[in-house]
Amino acid sequence: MNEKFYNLSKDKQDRMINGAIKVFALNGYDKASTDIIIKEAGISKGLLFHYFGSKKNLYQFVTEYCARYMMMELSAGISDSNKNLFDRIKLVEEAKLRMLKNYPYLDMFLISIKGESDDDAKECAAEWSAQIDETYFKLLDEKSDADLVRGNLSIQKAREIVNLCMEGYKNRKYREGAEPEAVLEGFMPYLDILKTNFTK
Amino acid sequence: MNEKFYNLSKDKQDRMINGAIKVFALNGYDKASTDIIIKEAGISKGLLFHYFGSKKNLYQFVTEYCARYMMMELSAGISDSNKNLFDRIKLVEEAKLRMLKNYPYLDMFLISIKGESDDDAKECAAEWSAQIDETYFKLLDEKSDADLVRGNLSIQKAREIVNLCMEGYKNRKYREGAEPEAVLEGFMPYLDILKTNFTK
Amino acid sequence: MNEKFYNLSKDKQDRMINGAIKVFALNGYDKASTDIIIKEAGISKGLLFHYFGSKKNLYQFVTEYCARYMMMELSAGISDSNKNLFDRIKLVEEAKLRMLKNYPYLDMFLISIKGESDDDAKECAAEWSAQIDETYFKLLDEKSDADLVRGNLSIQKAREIVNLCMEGYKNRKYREGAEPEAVLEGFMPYLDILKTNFTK
Amino acid sequence: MNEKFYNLSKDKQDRMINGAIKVFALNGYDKASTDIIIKEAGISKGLLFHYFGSKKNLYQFVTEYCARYMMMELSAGISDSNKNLFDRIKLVEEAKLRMLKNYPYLDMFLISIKGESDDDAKECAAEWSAQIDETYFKLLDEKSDADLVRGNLSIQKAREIVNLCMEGYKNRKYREGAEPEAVLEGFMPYLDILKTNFTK
DNA sequence: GATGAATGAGTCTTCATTCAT
DNA sequence: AATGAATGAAGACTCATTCAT
Repeated sequence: MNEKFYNLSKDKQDRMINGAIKVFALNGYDKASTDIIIKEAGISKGLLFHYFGSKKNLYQFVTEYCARYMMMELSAGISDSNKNLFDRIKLVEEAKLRMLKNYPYLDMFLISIKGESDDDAKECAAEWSAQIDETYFKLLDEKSDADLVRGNLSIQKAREIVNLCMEGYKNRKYREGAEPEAVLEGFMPYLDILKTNFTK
Repeated sequence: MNEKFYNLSKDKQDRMINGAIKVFALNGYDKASTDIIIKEAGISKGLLFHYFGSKKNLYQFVTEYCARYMMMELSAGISDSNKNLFDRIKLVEEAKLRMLKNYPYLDMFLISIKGESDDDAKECAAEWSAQIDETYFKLLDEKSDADLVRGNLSIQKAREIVNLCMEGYKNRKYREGAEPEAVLEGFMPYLDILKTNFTK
Repeated sequence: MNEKFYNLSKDKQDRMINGAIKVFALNGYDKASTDIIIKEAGISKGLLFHYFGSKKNLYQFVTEYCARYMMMELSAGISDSNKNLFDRIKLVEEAKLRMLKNYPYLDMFLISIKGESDDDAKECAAEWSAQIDETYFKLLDEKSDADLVRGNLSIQKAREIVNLCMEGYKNRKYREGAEPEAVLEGFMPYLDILKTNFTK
Repeated sequence: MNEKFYNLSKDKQDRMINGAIKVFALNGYDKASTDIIIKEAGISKGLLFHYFGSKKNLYQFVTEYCARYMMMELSAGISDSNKNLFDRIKLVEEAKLRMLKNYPYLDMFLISIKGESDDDAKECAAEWSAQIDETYFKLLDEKSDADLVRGNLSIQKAREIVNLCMEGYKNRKYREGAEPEAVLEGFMPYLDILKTNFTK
């Protein structure tokens, strides 16, 4: 990846990044056509390959970019005071909602990388997917008070189930073409139900 | 779709159906190559298109076939006696486990059609996905006793959450390449947790 | 390379081979466009790649094919009776003239593979170029009488010089766009001069 | 071609010329990438096209430049005293060896232009190739004593054969990646053999 | 019915060339 | 004068689909 990318205007950088993550998120790596990405970004074919060299490199770049951005925002934006797991998860989702202002397809994209079937994409996604999970672990598992969840559950188990629900919900909604903002907000009621029934 | 397909030997029919289901389930509509499907089915390229006309038609056919098969088996195989929602869901999953004997990729395929990114595939999937959901509604929502779930929940809400969890779980496992049987069995413990916490 | 190529009609096989060796010989591996090759052969893009998989494979195939054909024809068509090196070289060139009836660009192509600059092409060419040289060695160096060349020369040295001349001549003429037949015939007078001055 | 090129420092001019010669000589017109030329020359893309307008123009310019330089050096540097054709050819090759000090790829480049497969390059090369040949004619054919070559040969024929050999030799060696100096020196023994057998 | 040879539109990628700064 | 970001036409290759046998 060509370092000169960072010399471009922030606007152009973001147009390229948003174009790429939107098309990758909506179509998956394999079906994401570079032709559509450049139309979304409003640039020429040559330029895309000038900066990224290949579709795979572009995928790798946006994966890393998005993962770093999300981890940075989460680490910086979530207070430690509330110890209830479910409240903390809500704080995380609210932080994501704020990120959508700059990168509307950020959450959808980072969900989609876990579902990639293409080998090249899987390879790129694995590392960053794991790092994001690690961030969640530090922010949620470690900072939550185990005494607040029901006796038949652990923090770990509770979060696993919330995760499955959230993945299931988001996958379904994103597929249906729902707006990123609506998806994040739409899951909140489910989170409340889970909180009610999983908390002492 | 060519009606003469049904004149073929049952063995050849099933080879074609299982070949298609498997390849569609494992790769998704778009990356499922007709070349691989015919190799799995042991037939020639021409024959596939002779009977089905197009990849989309084939997808449509197997979607309908699988949906009908599952609905029939479920309707026939689930007793009405137990009224607990979670027990009924378990019965459904156990019925699916039995279906794997004939169509090993049946569940994986029917899960995968909900996650299709291809527009053609989405179109085919929508109708049958809805019909299957209708079947679940009759088998689960209507036949379960609302008094058995906690006061803050409805049958509908409870099932929605189980569904999200199950979709999330299966999607993840199937992507990871897990065996169909292991996936169905692997979800049972989660079902137990949900039962424990969502039942009075 | 797809073995089914040999099931095609000999005419189509030869159209594909002649199309390829003509375009490769005239343009070199790198500039040889598959679009032009298929036009020369009168086939579609897909078919070329159906049988050969890649441009490199096609190059490899025609290299091997041409090399084998030439070696076979030479081994079968040159009598052992005449022991004069220069007469034997003439016999070889006359044999090539006969081969041009079926493969007009055979000689030009086999000359061109020695001058390839592309790494892929070099790799393919090296082996067969060496085998052809080996055939020449057996046919010329080993079967010629050393006593017939001048005292200050060996068979080896004499042939080296003839080779350089012939390569120089053919390269120049082929580049100029001369007809293969005219090139082979045009070198004969030079061969006569070399014979006169290098023979006792 | 922009006349202001000559206003540049001699150092920059020579960096551009040597960069172009080297890359053209080593890769041929077509595979010579302007990116590599500018890296060799240490200038920017825009500047190259500012002065030369197109890759073809650059090729044309260096062809003319090299041809003129070689013709000038040869005309100035070869004494008329020795009348033996083969000795004169040796003087020419020795003069080229001296030229390599300033332009290391000069001979390789001027040999390579004769072997160009690209139509644009051929067009540029033809004129200057002919002029160089004319210079050789004046220096070699006209200044050599016909009585010194064997009765069955003319000066013209003898030189033609030396030329073919030399072209064949140099082409082969340059392709193999040999150093310019080694190539020029490596042909001398062949020249001696030809002298021995072609001189009375 | 059954085959697989044949097609061509669509995809990623390269590179000479242009132009605003 | 000098830069390098930006362009787009052209090339290799894939794959669903057709059709003669």
